Amino acid sequence: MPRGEGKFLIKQRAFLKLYMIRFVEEHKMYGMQAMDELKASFKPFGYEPNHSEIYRSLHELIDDGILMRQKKVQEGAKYKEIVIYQFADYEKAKLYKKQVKTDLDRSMSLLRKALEDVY
Amino acid sequence: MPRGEGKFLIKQRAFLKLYMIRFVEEHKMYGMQAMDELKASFKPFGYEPNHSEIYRSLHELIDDGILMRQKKVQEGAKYKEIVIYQFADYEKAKLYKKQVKTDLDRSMSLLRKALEDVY
DNA sequence: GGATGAACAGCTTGTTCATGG
DNA sequence: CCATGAACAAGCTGTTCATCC
Repeated sequence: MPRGEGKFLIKQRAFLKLYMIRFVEEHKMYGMQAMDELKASFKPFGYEPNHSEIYRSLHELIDDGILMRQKKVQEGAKYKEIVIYQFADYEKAKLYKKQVKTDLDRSMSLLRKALEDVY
Repeated sequence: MPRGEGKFLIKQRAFLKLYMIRFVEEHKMYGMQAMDELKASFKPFGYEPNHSEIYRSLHELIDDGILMRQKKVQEGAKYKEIVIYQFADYEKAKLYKKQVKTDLDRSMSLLRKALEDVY
């Protein structure tokens, strides 16, 4: 998806998809919980993803053929239903991670260059 | 302008405004020339800003009270007219640079954290 | 009532068109 | 022609509304 020509920094969507893959690798997360963890983790950096972007990231990974829904589970409390994911194609997941790494490195270079050029 | 809450990476607009300020400090650029220099400079990083974003950045700096138009100049060839800028308020410019630096550092931290977390 | 998902709205950016010398 | 600028369109993200158990 990183199409390489003319684009600026990596998009939030790709950034979150990366973390969603990581969470599924650790098979311990569902959407809201992932969001809470990310919010807590990134709050010191002034970034707090919202629930819509989390879900859009998960859905897009399904469309990409990388994830699939595993099941809906009742958990503890009476009215609570969650969605669990597993890999539909782990090779694709690894490939995607590799692509995103390239884009992360590229983005870091852009920012670093600006800091060097201007300050 | 960095409002700090919930936001992801620095925006292209702010990034370019920073470079526009730098070009005016070096008092040697007009819009298209700035664009060409940036395109050449960032092409190895897969980023090539387009002319609209350049002009929007310059205009926004005027709206911010940081730059002002200096003059229109005929340069060399018969049908070529360019716009030159100077600072309207250099203290504001320095303040803006400081704010953008904060946002650049913050953005770097986000990316670095992702690279550490996932790879 | 907590989780998921869709609909809607706003902002940011890219593409195309217009003007002027 | 070339630089500038505006208009228009597309894309991405945030906010709000709906549903389900």
